[in-house]
Amino acid sequence: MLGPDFFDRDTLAVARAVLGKLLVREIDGLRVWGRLVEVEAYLGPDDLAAHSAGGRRTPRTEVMYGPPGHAYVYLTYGMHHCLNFVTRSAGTPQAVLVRAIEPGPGVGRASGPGLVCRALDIDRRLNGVALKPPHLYLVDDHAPRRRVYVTRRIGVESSGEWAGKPLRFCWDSPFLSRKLRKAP
DNA sequence: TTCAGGATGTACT
DNA sequence: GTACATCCTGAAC
Repeated sequence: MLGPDFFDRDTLAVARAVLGKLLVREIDGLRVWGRLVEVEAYLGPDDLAAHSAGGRRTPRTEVMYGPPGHAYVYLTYGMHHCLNFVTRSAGTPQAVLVRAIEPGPGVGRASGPGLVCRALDIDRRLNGVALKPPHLYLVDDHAPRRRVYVTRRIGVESSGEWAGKPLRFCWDSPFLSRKLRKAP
């Protein structure tokens, strides 16, 4: 299992390193999982696309200011939950957003942050929980590594120069939320 | 107290 | 490609 130390470092390094790891969710003792294939880094307080942009600190963003290795779960568009892993030491509000997983047995399609949460029954009850059993945690099953593709983030068009920064990390997979545009 | 808008997904043309 | 469901959050008032 990946412990707090894994998340207590540069957010870009964490974003790359979580690719291919298993995201495990336990619901009443039932264990389901998926393999992480698409994530984005949010580098507050400098990052204008982050909820913690400009050092914004509110009840919602509070978890990101806390210690690493915790879940930050929020609701967007009034209906979709999104899951993040809090990175960096307490006081530095950065996180990695989970955008897609390759679903394990019995898990529905999970291509897109809202679908990941729907497929694994993740909602704001899990906001702030530590990434360890018995609710939600990451496991390294030493899957064969794949090449990492880096692109701009999705859905942050209105964030000035931060909109175009290469902060989305993917493994090539049929389960990405958007197809990769590979160079010819 | 009010109100604009959002780290989205689905259906439909 | 565009429409829209649906409601919390944050900031202004």
